[in-house]
Amino acid sequence: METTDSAFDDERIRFGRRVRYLRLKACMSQEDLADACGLDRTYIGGIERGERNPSLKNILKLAGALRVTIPELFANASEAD
Amino acid sequence: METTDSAFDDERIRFGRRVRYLRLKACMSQEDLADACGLDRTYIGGIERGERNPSLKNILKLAGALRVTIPELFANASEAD
DNA sequence: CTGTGACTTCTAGTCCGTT
DNA sequence: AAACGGACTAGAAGTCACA
Repeated sequence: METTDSAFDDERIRFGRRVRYLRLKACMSQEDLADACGLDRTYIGGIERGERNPSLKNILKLAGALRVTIPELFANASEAD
Repeated sequence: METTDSAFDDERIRFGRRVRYLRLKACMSQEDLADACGLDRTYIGGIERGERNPSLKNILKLAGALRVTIPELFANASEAD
């Protein structure tokens, strides 16, 4: 019955919040980040809204463009510097 | 000229090694892990060989089934406990 | 138990736009 | 600057037979 898997919905949403938080901390627009990642502007927006399920490759691109490590990218959005 | 992006090839391969390392440490077969993830045996094999570029969703499934955190899943294969 | 190639279906990701 | 939509293409998801 396709239980719509809300555990992963949550994770995507949390991940998106972290990306947004880190992007804003770096004073970048979505477009800036998109350029830095080599991804599309609308796609970055979708990730931040928790609507996207990015691949390993793009997760690594995001971490690189935001200049954070993977653990930092997966930490709570409000945490630490 | 499509430089064939070997940086990400490397990352996929390293990721696969970590998965294999953690799976073996947990004394699981690929099939055991596949069952625990709700994924196909051959798909797990493909990840371990660095041939697959899994999405966030499947990365989280792997971490859950291997009972590790995301940072642990991304640490060096030979590291730590 | 695992590697591998081939394959189909589905979604990731792009590109055009408007609000 | 960002949300959102439609239409599209590239690539991930997921499975199989067989070595």
